[in-house]
Amino acid sequence: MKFEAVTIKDIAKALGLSTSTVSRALRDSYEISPETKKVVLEYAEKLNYHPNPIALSLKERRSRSIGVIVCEIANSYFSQVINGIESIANTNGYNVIISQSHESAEKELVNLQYLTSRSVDGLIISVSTETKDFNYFNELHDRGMPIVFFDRIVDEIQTHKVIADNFKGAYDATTHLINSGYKRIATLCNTVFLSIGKERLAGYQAALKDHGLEPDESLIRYCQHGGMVAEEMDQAMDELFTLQNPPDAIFAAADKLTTGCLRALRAKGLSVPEDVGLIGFSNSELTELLNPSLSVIRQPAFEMGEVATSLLLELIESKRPVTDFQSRVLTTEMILRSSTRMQKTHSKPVIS
Amino acid sequence: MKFEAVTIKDIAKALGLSTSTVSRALRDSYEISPETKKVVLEYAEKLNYHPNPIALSLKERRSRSIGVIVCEIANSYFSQVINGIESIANTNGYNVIISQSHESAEKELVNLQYLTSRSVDGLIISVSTETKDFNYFNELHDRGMPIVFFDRIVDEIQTHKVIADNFKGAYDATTHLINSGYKRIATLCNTVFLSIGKERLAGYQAALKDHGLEPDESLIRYCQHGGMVAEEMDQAMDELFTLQNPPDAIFAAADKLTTGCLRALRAKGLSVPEDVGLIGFSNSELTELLNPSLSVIRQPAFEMGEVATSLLLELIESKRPVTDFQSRVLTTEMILRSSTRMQKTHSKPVIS
DNA sequence: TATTTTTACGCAATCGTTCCCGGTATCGTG
DNA sequence: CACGATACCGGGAACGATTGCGTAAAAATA
Repeated sequence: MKFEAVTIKDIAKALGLSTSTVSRALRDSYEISPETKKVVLEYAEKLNYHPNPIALSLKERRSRSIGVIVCEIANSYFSQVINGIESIANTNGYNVIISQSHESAEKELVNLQYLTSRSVDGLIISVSTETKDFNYFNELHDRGMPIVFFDRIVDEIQTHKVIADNFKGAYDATTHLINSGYKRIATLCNTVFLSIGKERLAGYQAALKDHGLEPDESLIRYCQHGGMVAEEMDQAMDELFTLQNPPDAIFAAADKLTTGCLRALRAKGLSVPEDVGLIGFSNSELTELLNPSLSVIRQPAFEMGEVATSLLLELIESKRPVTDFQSRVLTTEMILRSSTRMQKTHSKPVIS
Repeated sequence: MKFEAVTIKDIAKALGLSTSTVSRALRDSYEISPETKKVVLEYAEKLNYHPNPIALSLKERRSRSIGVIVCEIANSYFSQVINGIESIANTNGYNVIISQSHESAEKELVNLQYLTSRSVDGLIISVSTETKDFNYFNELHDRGMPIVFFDRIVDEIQTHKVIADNFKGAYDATTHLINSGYKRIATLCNTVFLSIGKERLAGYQAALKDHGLEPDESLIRYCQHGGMVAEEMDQAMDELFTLQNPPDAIFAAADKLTTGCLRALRAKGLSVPEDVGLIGFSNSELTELLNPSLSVIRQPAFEMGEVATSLLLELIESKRPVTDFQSRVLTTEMILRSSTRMQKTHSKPVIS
């Protein structure tokens, strides 16, 4: 099956004009007489003519499309970011090609090569948790491909970056747990090879320190796959709760870790917030409806998408090489609900 | 900034060959000597040459990209479908351009025009709840654009369609509520202008009839916006629970309606499943963790995406016009949890 | 009337690739 | 030795659109 669109040549032939004249008429050039313009415009309108974007891309050496790589769109945070990206991109005549790494460095590289071979004009990337080798990003960037990192950024590459205030978010969450009366606060976090892992861990540690709590390495559990693999989380939770001195609260440093943590706690028969307090990063709309309703740190995801895209379009449309790169940090929001509401009496209530 | 890729012309010039020879060498033509091939291939490899897909698209009059229109990717069901679409598309060398209608017919049309003007080779569409006018779809389809509808299909257009067994899903859910002892079963459903609305409503009604329950129009509430607008849902729930004879169970016919319904019930202080039983269509991963854990009808979303894409690629790559269109119906899965577990004693327990 | 200026349009190159024609060697065969 | 076959490679058109340049006719000027 072929979907044949009407071309400038069709119009030219039908009207007995040259393609140049038609092209100029459509672009309202001063070199074309008003009568000719009128005829061409009306005929084009009648045939529902639209310039072939592929031909334009070839001529102008730009595709007017941007590539996005995230670990997965099913994650609320990323789908919200993508909404922000689309809103800015579409109003500027760009389209968005989304691809998912599913936290695999290998798939990320494939997607990266695929997107660049499809000649996108720029990239918006949140790296996978596995990614340790930034050579390809670097090479691409050096060759002039505009790139903006967000969320999981890479320090080694000098370009625009957009992140939430991960340190503050983690610091606030941990402080809230402390203020609620919890004493042994554990954290489930991403690998420190990931920027968000590092920053959120630092916020957690700083909060403990500032409030006079002893840091305890055994209370820090890393999830290499960021919660994508259930076994990994279960193991981390098992380790935590077979300690002689198990935690009485958990700060989960990422969306999937937060809900995964709740899942594990329920599987263990531990009740929240009585046995264990729980707070974590999450952008899910459903956290309010969970059992118990979750206290969360929420990132301004939509806005992050908007900012990242604006910065990328600046990069793309800049006439001369940009050397002055920005790192935008947007503030997180803490929403307090039942999962951190410690009871005075530490009795074990009935699990509903 | 410009990202300059190496072209066939660069290779030809560097090697003192013509572009035709280089092109043929790269495509392993029999007309080229093994030595020349070797030289060209090695040089191309060294320079990391990749054929310009835009030039190819222009030449071959196909973009090797497919457009997807859904109401929103933040919806678990759709993000899972998209995963299915991507898996098939990518392995076949197609890329996927996703756009969201946000349940607006106007935005849907804009996206449609945008995607076709970007010359996608085909479209996978789940129509918005607002869409009443199918002229543009029809016109596109008549002009030879391959289209596959899924989930929310349109009867007026003869093409491949992929849906879940909505009737059976709704029938099973309603039957389960009846078997659990609920007597006055209400439904929150989409507009019947939507195929899923019609089919699921029919399943609900058939189940009532088959089990000897009187149909009651006042127990059927339509949400025009499919749960996107909170006020609409709240109003529907208000109407339901100000009835002299309010419902004791609800079947929610869509993802957002199901969680929205739970939200509204909790706001009203009604406990589930004691005061009101609840089951609904949902593909969210979190329904198990909700308060209470939700009984749901789950659609094989990933598989639906796969099937839709396979059918679309068939359409695209078919040499001659296809007239034999398929409608694939995949079975739903019912997952029973606490929200439909009616207590023997109808006492009001403490809300946790 | 002769010349210059303006108006309005066409020709052809270009983007990167493929492919239909050619063409020129080299070899084998009669 | 002559001719055809084969192997190997280049020229150029095409895909759809833009654009610099050339130029005819018409209008304005001398």
